[in-house]
Amino acid sequence: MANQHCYQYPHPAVTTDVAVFTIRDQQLKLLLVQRAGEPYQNMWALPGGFLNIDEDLEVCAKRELEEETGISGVYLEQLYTFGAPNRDPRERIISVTYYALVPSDRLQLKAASDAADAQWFALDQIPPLAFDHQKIITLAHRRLAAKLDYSTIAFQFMPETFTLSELQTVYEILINEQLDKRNFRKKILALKQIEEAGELRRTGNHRPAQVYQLKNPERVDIIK
Amino acid sequence: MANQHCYQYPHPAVTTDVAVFTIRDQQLKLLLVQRAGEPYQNMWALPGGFLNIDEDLEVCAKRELEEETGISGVYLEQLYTFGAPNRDPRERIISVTYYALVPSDRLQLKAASDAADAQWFALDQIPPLAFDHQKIITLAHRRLAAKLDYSTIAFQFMPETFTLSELQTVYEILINEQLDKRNFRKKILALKQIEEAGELRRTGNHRPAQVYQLKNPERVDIIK
DNA sequence: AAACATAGTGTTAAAGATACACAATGTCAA
DNA sequence: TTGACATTGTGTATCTTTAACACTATGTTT
Repeated sequence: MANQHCYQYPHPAVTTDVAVFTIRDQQLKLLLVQRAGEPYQNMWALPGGFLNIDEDLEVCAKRELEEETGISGVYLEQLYTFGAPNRDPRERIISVTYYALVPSDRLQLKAASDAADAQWFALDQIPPLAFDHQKIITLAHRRLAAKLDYSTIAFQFMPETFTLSELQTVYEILINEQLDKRNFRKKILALKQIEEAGELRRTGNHRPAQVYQLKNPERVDIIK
Repeated sequence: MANQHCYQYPHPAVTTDVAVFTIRDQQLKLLLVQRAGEPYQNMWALPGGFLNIDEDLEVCAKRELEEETGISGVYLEQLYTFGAPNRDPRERIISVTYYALVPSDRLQLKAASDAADAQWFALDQIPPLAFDHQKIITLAHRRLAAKLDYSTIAFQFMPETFTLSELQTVYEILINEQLDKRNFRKKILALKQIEEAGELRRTGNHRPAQVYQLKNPERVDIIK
């Protein structure tokens, strides 16, 4: 194929990359894909790829995520734009990065054409990564941790319905410490973000729990 | 000049734009430049311009700011990356935006080659702007307001030395409400970010004030 | 029907935030 | 030189928010 796209001045390429988090096996996990082609062939990397010339940035991030991992319909937020001059050996590449949160009941993956494989990794077991992707992950994790304190972002890890105990477990995994049950429930209910779904969840030989759901499933609010 | 930079796939152009804030005349003000060329000739816009192919993003933002307004050495932070497909009539342009804070004693401007003119505008008197720059300003202002609550970013508006009353006035302008003097001083001193400079400032017919300075002038800390 | 296991609930103490008023000190003018 | 002036600098009491803490309720299983 000829180099038929010409400009008066040199242009960088633009990509999007996405750090997708979920909670699985009682751990915070991150989604990585194994690179099918050069450079960094066979190494693990964040899902992502080149921006189409008429495509919105966020649309690009969602498309690449879907193509490479089969995941769609997630909560997505722009993280940071990386553009160090030599971050890619092929040419100058600006990467607009996003982070995404997936509920734990929707993490079925497909190994798709662009990626030889896709897999969830615990955050303390990330393999060596292509490009500057480790830096992206570190930043994404820091941002997620910060947002827990002052937004309702953690709800984005929850399936459509859930119990307060399940929600508490998610928070405990995210902040890595035990919480008091009564205080937790008080604080969560005071947010007025969830409502009773009307059913009970019965699991095991004990009292069933009230099931809740988000009032605004798409929305992440700033609190306090 | 020929179109001598060719690629296999179409590439967007990349620019940086900067929203520079300062406090002047007891108001929060924003720096705008009048566009010298097309498109949007003579309209007001944020200072900014095209990324050189081997230039770091932040370096580009600082360079354009210096070239167009003469301002340098400011606190600069990445804000967001805008990339809607038709935000520029010439070609596809991705803009990596920053916001910057300038101390009120360093706001001498120069009208430079790239910009016919540069001027400070009160936030409620922003003229119609080129491109999607109004959106950028709105976002930058929101981010600044949010950061006041949980960081020491407001110190970046202060000159090298200042009194506690001067600092309080800056905070009052930024959050647009009066603060209690004793509580304000308690809270600020508890941050352990400033120290006595050892001199007194004498202005007017009244008791002189202790002069303070930042312990780490470059640093912005997250608090609480 | 008794043992089990998790759900669900209130109160007290500690810490942090807010409200509030007057003495101290240098300048200026009479 | 003295008194009026204008802003600096300081402490305490109250309210609000957060943190600590233990037992009863309810369905399941044996």
